[in-house]
This record gives sequence, C-alpha cells and structure tokens, in this order.
Amino acid sequence: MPKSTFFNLAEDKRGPLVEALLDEFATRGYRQASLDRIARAGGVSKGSLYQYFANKADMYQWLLTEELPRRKMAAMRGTAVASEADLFETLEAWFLAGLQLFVREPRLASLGAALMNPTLEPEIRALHQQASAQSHAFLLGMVGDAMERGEVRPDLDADLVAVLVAKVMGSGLSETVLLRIGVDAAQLAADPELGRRLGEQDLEGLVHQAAEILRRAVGTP
Amino acid sequence: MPKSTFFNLAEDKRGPLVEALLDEFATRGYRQASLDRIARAGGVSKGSLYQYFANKADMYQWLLTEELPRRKMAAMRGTAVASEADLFETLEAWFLAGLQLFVREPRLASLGAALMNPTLEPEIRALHQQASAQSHAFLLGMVGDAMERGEVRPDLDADLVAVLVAKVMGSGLSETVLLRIGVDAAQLAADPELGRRLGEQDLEGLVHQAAEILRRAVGTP
Amino acid sequence: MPKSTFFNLAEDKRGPLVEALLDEFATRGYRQASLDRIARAGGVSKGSLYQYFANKADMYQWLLTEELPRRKMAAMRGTAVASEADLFETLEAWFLAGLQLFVREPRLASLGAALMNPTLEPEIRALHQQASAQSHAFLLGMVGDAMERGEVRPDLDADLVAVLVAKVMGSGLSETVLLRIGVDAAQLAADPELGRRLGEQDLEGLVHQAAEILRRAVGTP
Amino acid sequence: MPKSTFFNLAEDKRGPLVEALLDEFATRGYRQASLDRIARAGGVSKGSLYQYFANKADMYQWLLTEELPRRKMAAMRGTAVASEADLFETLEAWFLAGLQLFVREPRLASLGAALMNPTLEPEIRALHQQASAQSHAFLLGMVGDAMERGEVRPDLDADLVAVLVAKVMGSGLSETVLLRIGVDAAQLAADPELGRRLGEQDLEGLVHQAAEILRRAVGTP
DNA sequence: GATGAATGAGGCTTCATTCAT
DNA sequence: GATGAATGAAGCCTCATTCAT
Repeated sequence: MPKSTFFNLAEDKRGPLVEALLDEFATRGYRQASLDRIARAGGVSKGSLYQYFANKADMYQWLLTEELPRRKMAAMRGTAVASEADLFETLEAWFLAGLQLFVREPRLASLGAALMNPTLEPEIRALHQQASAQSHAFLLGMVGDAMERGEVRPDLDADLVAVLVAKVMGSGLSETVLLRIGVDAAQLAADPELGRRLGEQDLEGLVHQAAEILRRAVGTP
Repeated sequence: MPKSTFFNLAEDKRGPLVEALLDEFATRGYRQASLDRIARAGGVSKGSLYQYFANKADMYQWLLTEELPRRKMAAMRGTAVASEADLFETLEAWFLAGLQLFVREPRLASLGAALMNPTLEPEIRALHQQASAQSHAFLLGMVGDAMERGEVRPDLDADLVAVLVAKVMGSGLSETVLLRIGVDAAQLAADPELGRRLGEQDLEGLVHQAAEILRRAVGTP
Repeated sequence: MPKSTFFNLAEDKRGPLVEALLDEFATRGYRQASLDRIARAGGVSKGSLYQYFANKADMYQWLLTEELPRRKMAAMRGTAVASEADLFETLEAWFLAGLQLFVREPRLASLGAALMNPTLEPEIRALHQQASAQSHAFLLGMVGDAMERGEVRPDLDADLVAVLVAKVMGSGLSETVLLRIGVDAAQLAADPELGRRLGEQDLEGLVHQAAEILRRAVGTP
Repeated sequence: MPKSTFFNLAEDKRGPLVEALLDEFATRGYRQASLDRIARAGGVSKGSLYQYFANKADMYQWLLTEELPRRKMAAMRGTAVASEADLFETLEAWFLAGLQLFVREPRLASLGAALMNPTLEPEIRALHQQASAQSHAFLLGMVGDAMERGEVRPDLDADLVAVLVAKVMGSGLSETVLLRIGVDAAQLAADPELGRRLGEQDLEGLVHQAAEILRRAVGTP
C-alpha cells in the first residue's frame, strides 16, 4: 500500500514515476528491477521512493494490483459483449480484447502474465497466489453459470474447465501469437512495433479458432 | 558443462551436492539461489564448486539439461504406450506419468516448469528459450503425424494445436491438481507428503478427462 | 572519472580518503591495493567507495591523472625558470624541483614512476601508455625547439635525445639519490625522514652535474 | 631455490616446464602469472610444481637468477670485444648484443627489464633490489677502471656515471627501439616478428649514436 | 516533504597452497 | 615421485534500505 504522500503527488510528477515503475518491472522482473534506475528514470530521488512506498515489494504490489487493472480497464473500454451471448461468444470477445492489448501494450501484458505465474520470490509470492486465485474464481463463476444454462457439459469438472479456459484463451493464445511473429515476450516489450506484424484479422481469426475449439471441447453437443 | 572433476566424484560425495543443487535452485530460482548455501548444504567448500563447474550458470544448466531429464526418464521408466495408440491415448499415457512425477517429486516439477517459462535473467535466457523451442517442436511433430493419420482436424493451425496440448495437458493439469489439494507449488515442494492427498485414481480420472476434452476439441469427429 | 558525490564531499571526509588512496596505491601498486584496506584507512564504508568511484580502476586513474598532477603543481609552485634560459638550464631548474619533490614526498614519486612504467595489468595499461606518450611528446617538443634555436646538435635523432633526457634527468637522478642515501624507494616511502640525509646542496650539485653532462652529450659545441 | 627433484627431471619433461614458466612470467608479470596455466602449459600437474619449487616466488626467482642469465650468456656467446677497446667501445659492443637479444627474444628482454625495475610485490622485492645492486656494482667497476685509465672525466661522480650508462645504453636504447617500430613491450613479446621491422644496420646506428653521445658526455676531451 | 549520501550484508569468483591417494 | 581434488581467505562489486540535512 503506497503512503499518502504518493497520492498527494502532482500528476506531472507522479506520471513519470509510474511510467518508470512500469517500465522497469515489466522489462526486468521483480528481483532484477533496480530502485536506482527507477528513481533516475522517474525523475525522483531514491530517498523519495521510500516516502511514497514502504519498500520495493510495495511498489510492485501497487503497480500490479492497482495500476495494471486500471490501465487494462481503460484499454478495454468499448469491448461490448452482446447481452444474449453464450459463454464461448463472451470469452471470444473478452480475450480478443485482451490479445489486442497484449500486442499493443506489451509491457502491460508482461506484467499481467507475470502476475498469473507462480513465483519463487518470497516477497511477492503471496501476491501472485492471490491474483491467480481471484482470476480462477472469476472464471469458475462464469463456467458455473454456463453449466446451469446448459452451455457446458455437466459431467465435467468445473475447476478443470476453468483452468483450461485460462490456459487456452490466455497464455495459449499469446504464445501462439509470439510464435507467429517469431519473437519472444522480451523482444516484443522492447520494441512494440513488432506487434504490427500481425494484422487485426489474423488476431480475430486466431481467437475465433480457439473459441470454437473450446466450444467443441467442453460445450454441450 | 561441468568439469571432469565433477564426474569423477565419488557417489557419496556427489549425491549430497546434487541434492543441494536441486534443492536450492528448485526452491529459490536461479538468481536467489546462493552458492554459499549450496556449498554448505552440499558438504563442499565454496572453492570446490568451481572445481566442478565453470560458474553458477553452468551449475544451473547442467542441472536442468542433464540431471533433470535423467531423473525424469528414470521416474517414467515403465510408462508403456500401446503401439496402436492414437495421439490422444499417447498423450494421456505420457502426461499421466508426468503428473505422477509432479506429485511425487515436486522439486523436479518446479525445475521443469521453470525451464519451460521464459525468464528475464540474462545468463539463462537462452537456455530456457531453447528448451521451450525443443519442446514445442516435439509436440508439433506429434501433432503433424496425427494430422496425416487423420486423427486431428486438418483445418486447424498445427502450431496452435501444439501449444494447446502443452497448455492443457501440461501446466493445466498440474494447476488443477494443486487446486484440488489446496496448496501451491512451493508448499508441495516443501512437503511432498501433501501430494498423497490425491489418490492414484483421482489422477487417472483427471488426465483421462483432459485427454477426452482434447479429443473432442481438435480430434476428427 | 569519480562521481559528483566525491567532489561534494566535505574536506574533512575527503582528505583522509584521498590520503588512504594515495598510501595504498603508492605502497602496494594497483593489483595488490585492497579496497577493504582503503575503506578502513579512509574512514569510509566499502559501499561508499562505489558512491564516489565507478570501480577500482577509476580510483587509480583519478589519483594518477588528477590528484597527482595537482599535488606536483602545488609542490613545484615557485620554481621559476629564467626567460632567457637555454634547454639545459631549463631542464636543470625543472628536474631540481622534481627531485626535491621526490625526496620530500616519496609516495608521489612512487606513483609518478609507476605511471611512466609500462604495466601488464590490463585495466590500467592504456592509462600508463597514454601518460608515457604525453610525457615523451612534451620532451620531444622541448628538444625540437632547442634544435631550432641551435642548442642541440642537429645530427641527432630527436626521439633518442628526448628519451635520454627523460632517463638521465628523471629516473637516473632519482636512482642516484637513492644510492647516495642507501635506501630503496619503498623504505623512503615508509619513512620520508630518510630523505633528509641529503642536503639541499647535494641535490643541487647532482642535478647540475647531470645537466652539464647532458649539455656536453647533445649540446652544440 | 628449486628442490632436487627439479634438477633430477628428465630434459624432455623439464624443457616444456621451463618454457611455460618463461612464457607466463614474461607475458603476465609476477602477480598475474597463474600456476594453473603454468602447470597446464608445462605438461605437469599443479601438485608437482610444489615438488619442484617451494612456492611461486621460488619459481620466479629461479627463472630470473638462473635460467635468464644462462640464456643470455648463450645468446650473446660470440660477442667479442677487442682487447684494446676503451670503455665506450666496450659498452657499444656489449649493448649492441643486448639490443639484438631484446629484439630477437623479447620474452627474455621483458624478464630482464622487470628484474632491473624496483617492484612493489613484497615476495620478490628483495630479488629485484639485489639484481639492481649487482648490475650497478658491475658497471661501477667498469667506470672506475676507465677513470683510472683516464677515459672518463675525473671530476664526475662515479655512481652517477654508472647509473647514466645503465639508463642510456639500457632502457634508453630499448625504449627508443620500441618508439621506432611503434609497438610496446607487450606487443613485441606477443609477436616477435614485429622486431624484424628494424634492420641490423638501424640497430648498429642507434647504439653507435648512443655510445658517441655517452663519450662526449662523460669521456675526457 | 525531499534529498542523496552512507551503509553493510551478501553475492560470485580467483588462486596459491596443502594433502590424501 | 606424481597427481589433482580440496580448501578458504581474500578480492571486487551490487543493492535495498536508512538517515541526517
């Protein structure tokens, strides 16, 4: 939890700092991120960092649990889902937006992916666990509702289905995209232009293919 | 590549050292692993480590590319796949063995998972990339063969299918297992007894379910 | 190049540190100098050294290219050379001052001598080379001018003459002084009082003798 | 002093070892020389080194006080000095041979130069001092004799003259040679071919010039 | 509230020397 | 006599965090 001083900061001072946090943690990861670099790039003294945050883990946590969701929301604003859409149509719309964000804002994607992965760093392990659990609970809810509506085979384990959805539509899709454009996540984060190699229609095609696969996989016949 | 000194080591000296390497890298990850701790736990002087390996990255690489596969092989010995099995039966047998290993030897699982994940640590980035690429190529080959045999829908993108197989049958299954027994990977690694909470039949059931899902998802009708 | 932190240091903190640097590098040489010892003797934490300098080579370079010349200048202030002096009178005045400094401040002399010697240490080889080249170029200029004024035999190789001047008036004189007082450079550095064994007149006599020798050697008849 | 085991060594085993010692100490200097490299290049185990020598300093000392003079002698065999030659003719013949050796066998030259230079390495300081003292005593004897024969001005300080002879005809000449061919001592040691850039006549000319300079400088008119 | 200098624990690595085989 | 593995002290350097100004 950042200290109040952080929230009282004028926007033109906080902006560059947040940008620096985002950049450093996205491109180097938690342990390799350097407070020296963050302070320098953020136009702030190293001492001041500790007047805004309790410590390094606090910066990371705030960035991933507050700033990242806010930016995701902002970027996905406008993603409308038809009200009568079934589970698979909903997932398709949702994850298409996610994949577009992944290509357009690779740093956000990198942070988001890190957050969903278990980590061995003790200071942030709990944070990653909690995020994964929340995400799973959310998908589990969607899957449960769809089961009640008869859209998903009732004989399947709901936990398993939720996990598969996350894997197939989440990391599965983004990895396939990276394979397609022939770069890895770090390269993409360093040069977002690379994302342009894949057109809008390619993305839509991929996501649709994945959604259909999922429908055949777990949907009622 | 370890030096010859390492391979000439008496088993009762090398054993504890390898155990220490395995433990440290599996529970702390590459960067946080400490050579001091490894030397102490391995019953070896710090200087001796450098008589065995060129440097820290060398230890990590040997562990992941030599020792890990050897142990996996040893643990999976006995996993027979019927010769007339189709892709999905093969995957089922294969990944069941993997999942059993995951539960029985969580440290190996932790290392294996790390190896397949991209990393931001510069010294070992190439290693992880190569391992991922190899693994993908292997699955791609299996999928391609199955397509030619008519077991997989020909209209699907083979890359996408290979990625999905890895996600569903790999990390997807292990995450579901963790969910079932209600612990995370670190807890399981610390206390392998927790793995016993799930019976052999539960595992078989889960893997079979996943394989069937996959068959409906990408198999020919 | 030291960092700004170093230049902002209060004099009562920087003084002892510089003294420690001077002492350690002068008495042990580059490789054998220990940052631990410097930090301890300088009353500074080991970490702080890196707030002041980029690394060990940086400390050495600053000491030899900035601090050493500054101290030499300060010590030689007051060495006037008559405007109508010829090459040999100029050299005599110059090197007398140098020799007095050598006796009074043997640590500076030790550093200066080291700087002019080629070294096999890779980090500082370029530094030593550059210093030697500069020094040679300077003397070459003086010799060239003197040749044009007809003070030096025109049939001689200017490079050779410049080298001889450096050898005779530089290390030649200081070695002779050491022979006279019967100690070596290290002993003199450890106990500067030993330098008092030679009176001011002895020094002047030696330098004059050397200058006259040089005049007969390469001067026009 | 090497141990008896060293002298009992068969020539085809001792030869490569000596070569390795020579190479390592000549190209890296005392401190940077590595016993590991010496053992490997010499075809001997590291442990054996300590059966031949007491320690690293012992190897260095033996090389510089026993092997180096022996090789110098061998290389200079054939350098005849006319029996009626005066001091300056003698020096010229002598140092011409030395300079030819310097160009032909740069590793020997590098070791010889190091030996005559004061060093800050504690283990070998005494060795270098002693060698310098011996060399000075030898030249002092020559100069004293020449003074008695009336070849050298009687009003000069004999110590000073001896030092000047060493400087002018020794390091002075070799430095000038390096300047002429535009390389430093390390480069020459690494690639002895570079020495061929200077013809035999160039060397003779330089040495003669230096000897004549010296004659005018300190000889009786 | 802001600064940036100071800290010290801990990191990886090198290397001469010893010693059991 | 020969080997080469084992050692441990010492080396340089990084970095999150604290604290006086």
